[in-house]
Amino acid sequence: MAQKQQDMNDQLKVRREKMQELRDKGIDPFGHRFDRTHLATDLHQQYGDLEKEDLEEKGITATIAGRLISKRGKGKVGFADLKDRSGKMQLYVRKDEVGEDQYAIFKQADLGDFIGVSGNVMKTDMGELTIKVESLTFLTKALRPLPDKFHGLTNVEQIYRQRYLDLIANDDSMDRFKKRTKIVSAVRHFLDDKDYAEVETPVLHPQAGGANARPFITHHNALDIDLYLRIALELHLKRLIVGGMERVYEIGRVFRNEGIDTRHNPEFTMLETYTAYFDFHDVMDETEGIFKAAVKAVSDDGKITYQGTELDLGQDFERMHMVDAIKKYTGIDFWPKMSVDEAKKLADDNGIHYEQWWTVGHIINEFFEQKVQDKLEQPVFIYGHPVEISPLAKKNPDDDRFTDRFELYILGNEYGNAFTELNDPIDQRERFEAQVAERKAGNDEAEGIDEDFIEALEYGMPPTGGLGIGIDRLVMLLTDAPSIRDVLLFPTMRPID
RNA sequence: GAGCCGUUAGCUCAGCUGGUAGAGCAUCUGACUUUUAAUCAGAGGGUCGACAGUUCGAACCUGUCACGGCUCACCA
Repeated sequence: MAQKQQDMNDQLKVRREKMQELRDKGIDPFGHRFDRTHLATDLHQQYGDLEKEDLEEKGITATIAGRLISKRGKGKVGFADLKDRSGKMQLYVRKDEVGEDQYAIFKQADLGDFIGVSGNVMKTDMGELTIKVESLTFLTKALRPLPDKFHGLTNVEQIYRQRYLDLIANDDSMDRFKKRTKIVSAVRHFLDDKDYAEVETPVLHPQAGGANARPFITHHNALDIDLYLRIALELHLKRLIVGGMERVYEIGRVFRNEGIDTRHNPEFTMLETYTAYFDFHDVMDETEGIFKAAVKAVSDDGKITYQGTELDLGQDFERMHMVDAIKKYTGIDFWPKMSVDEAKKLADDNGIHYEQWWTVGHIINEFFEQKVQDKLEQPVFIYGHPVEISPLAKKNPDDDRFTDRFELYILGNEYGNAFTELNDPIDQRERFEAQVAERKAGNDEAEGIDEDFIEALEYGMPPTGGLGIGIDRLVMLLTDAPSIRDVLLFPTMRPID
């Protein structure tokens, strides 16, 4: 504590002194409940268009509260801006109006303090809607100064670590997070309207499955077992389809123990939906509906700009088989059946790197990722992924090398992953076993066998279409955010000590 | 994990070839009764990310470390 005192700079000292002065005057520097009649935006909407004289005649009074974000003193009169969750309102404080004591409190107030005011709604000579303060209530003292009122907060590290400062100082950041809320809400409404049930399934799993990813491991003391933080929602939601819920979705946090960069955070939010009696074509329609509903939350005409590229999410999304896409962009045709050696030769000839344990499907996928993916700009559904990389998808009935699976690509990035779900428990067991074999062959992100899930399938899961969408990346796209950290209120950071 | 860049006052940033630290906002004192990044006059405020080294002398040069950013690799 003594150490802390020494560390205090002039700003912190002055504000603590002012806090004590308030106490000496009998004012609680960390005040109490306060009734407002309006938000700042209410006043602008209701009275912003009225003329100065009309307002005067009407004699409207209002009570608002918020954080003091700027102050312009002029001797016995002062102006200030108060900010609440809706926006800003200018205050006009006159000594002859509020009296000696309250004017002193106003003069002493620092940027960052919270106050409540009552007074007449008026317009200044400059035409700005303003509250002419009649009484002022001190609500909360800020003991630390706010970031620069003009430049805002630009220190990226501080923006992420102290998001509250970013939200106070940078309006566009606040707007982006409000948009995130609207987008998620729009997605919920879309699904709720189609009679989907929103559910919550366990985050702690005895075994991590439903995706290829390294999990976080934790320990339960009472049971004395290791548990994994979920890497996907998939396997529990499908159990609910077995249970007869028919249409379910979950918007939930998943955790993957992998690197951090502009597109990856160790914890992120996934939407997964499962619909009984759908196949992947129906899920494409559903996905398109979700995207169009989400875009509507931020753009009226379905057009957005992401990092300089214009995108039209209002149009019909293109649909293309993965093998056709490879053919279109490279001229190489993977439709004819070929041996692993033939595929590897094609890879060698085209500078495609592969692991020894790979089979034809892995190589096809690699061709797509290396040669095609980056070229996809406008929204396109790529479908028909090889069975080797799709352990949970149903095989295509006409060609069992491929699955009834699709991914949605926009600007070279994947925004959704979906398939006709595998509901054959015997096939499912074989796919899990193939994954176990992959793990032994060197893929340390392959899944294990989830016996409990297979048992559920044995009771019968109706034909089902499933979908996964990374909500954070969707929000990035729709808010033109270059980094996933810009759409996460509190991104994962290394602790400082 | 690799490469590049950054870290200076509460915030935003300057700081030349190495000579001992500056501005704007914020803060303090004073003036000012319709201001708009209010203005004017004055004042205070720094472990230059940390540690070590080179040097008569280091914010600046060298090394190590910490934290962050970008790119690549890995990864949905």
